[in-house]
Amino acid sequence: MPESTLIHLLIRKLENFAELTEEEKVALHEAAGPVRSYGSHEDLIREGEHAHGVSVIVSGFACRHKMLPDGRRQIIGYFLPGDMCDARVFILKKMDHTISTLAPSSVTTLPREAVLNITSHHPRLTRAFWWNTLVEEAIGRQWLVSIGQRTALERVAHLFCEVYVRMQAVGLATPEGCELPVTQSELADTVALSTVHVNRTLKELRRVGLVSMSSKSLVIHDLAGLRALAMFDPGYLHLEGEGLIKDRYSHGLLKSL
Amino acid sequence: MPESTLIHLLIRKLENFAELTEEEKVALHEAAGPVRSYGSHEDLIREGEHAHGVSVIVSGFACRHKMLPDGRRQIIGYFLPGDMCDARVFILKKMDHTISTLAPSSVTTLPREAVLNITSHHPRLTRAFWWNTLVEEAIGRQWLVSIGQRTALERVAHLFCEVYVRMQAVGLATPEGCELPVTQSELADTVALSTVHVNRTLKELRRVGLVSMSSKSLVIHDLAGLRALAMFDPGYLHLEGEGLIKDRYSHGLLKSL
DNA sequence: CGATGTTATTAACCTGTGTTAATGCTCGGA
DNA sequence: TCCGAGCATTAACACAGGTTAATAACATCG
Repeated sequence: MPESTLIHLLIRKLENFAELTEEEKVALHEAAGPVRSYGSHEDLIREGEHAHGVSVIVSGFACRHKMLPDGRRQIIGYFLPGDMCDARVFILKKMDHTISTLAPSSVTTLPREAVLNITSHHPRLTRAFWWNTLVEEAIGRQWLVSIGQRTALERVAHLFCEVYVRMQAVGLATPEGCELPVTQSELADTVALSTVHVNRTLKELRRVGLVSMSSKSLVIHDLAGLRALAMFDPGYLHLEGEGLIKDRYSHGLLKSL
Repeated sequence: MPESTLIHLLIRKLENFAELTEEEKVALHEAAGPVRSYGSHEDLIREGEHAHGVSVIVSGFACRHKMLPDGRRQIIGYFLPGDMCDARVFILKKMDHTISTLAPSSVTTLPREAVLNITSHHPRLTRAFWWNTLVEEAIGRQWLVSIGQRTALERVAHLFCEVYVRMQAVGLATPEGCELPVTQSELADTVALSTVHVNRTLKELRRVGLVSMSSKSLVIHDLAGLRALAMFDPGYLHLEGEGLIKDRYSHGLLKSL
């Protein structure tokens, strides 16, 4: 299996849960449809529509977001390269939120039939999909806590920690930092602050020597300090290979669910 | 099948997704373990622990919540009578949040084996479980939008609309209102406001004649007005029986996942 | 039925973040 | 090379909501 293919990063991410066999990797590769390229602020799928497959971000950056009738917007999740959006889409009639790119992105789609095929023939892969879903939910809960309880500074710091660790998990981070192709106003919609206050907050993070953002990327100067400020505990990302432990509990459930 | 048994309300709720056969209902009833009674602020399961089954709230009121190291707390979800907490618990090693009662509650547990049995023999029931999970997630996304973008007044109003509709879905609401056995300080931790400001906000909602809270219950004076103020659109609760439509898409996936 | 703790209410004051608006950057396109 | 449009940055000011603290209303329980 070549080291760099379309869904190389997805595989890399899933392997944070459990190692995949050659056969499973092949199955994933075969599932991938053609790649589509999107520009910088295009919708992959809109609120109210019905999804027809599972999209995988090959490269770029995307998000889920919801808008209130009067235009206020909240970004409720980021999609990094290797992320899937999303496996549960088959059951509910309509999307209750919109998914859009935040940067030029390549996206491949695992068609519905391919996903069905994988989930009926590859229980371990299925379990990895499920794990991925659960991690996504855990991230959502963290965002709720952040927005509800953390100060502006902590909130931005926490988001940066999360993005950095998630980028690491797919090998897209260096010790110095990682890409974060997002404008300040998009950051504002993410952490529920005004654009102006995001700017002030970034300035402060720079001043105290923790992180800085330049030309759409994150430069980490003091990861330990950033973590401490954010009270960041990466446990919720479940990145320490729980596959083996899981096996004992989930085999039957996953096969049948 | 008797009209009022332990998991009567769970069944009632699941039937918002699709009607269940007599056989499926029996299977659910047989799955239910003994009832446990909890007092008012007891933990059902704590962050870091591993869950051993699916708990169903028979009566009472509970919540998921997370605490920051310094004591700030965010409630990230409510469990009403009939709610399950929660079906996905089998896969991840540890809970990333705590579940506690907010009022005296009776809780029954579907043991792991019983859930496995149901999910392997009753695909439609399985699908209903899944639907339930997806609705829970959609609720989480709404809370994120609320806390991120809505004002205090809108936030509280939106929460009240949601609770009222969810209580209706299990037959626990009257045209006048429903129970909401939660203190103002717990409300504060829910909507991410201070206790004092929750009090101010309730006063204002009372003053304009929309809702009032007295002795742990919600008295709705003007539902239309409340909805309008909150910009509440119940669509995300997916309560209009999507079962039939779903069947076409999800059968294979659900059987195998 | 009073003692005690919890919850609700209110007032006065404070602050973190929002708003508005002006200025300056940066980068892709003609 | 210059233009234009979106971004970033900053300052001045406004306000929603937080904090503190005091009191009042309820429960619960001997």
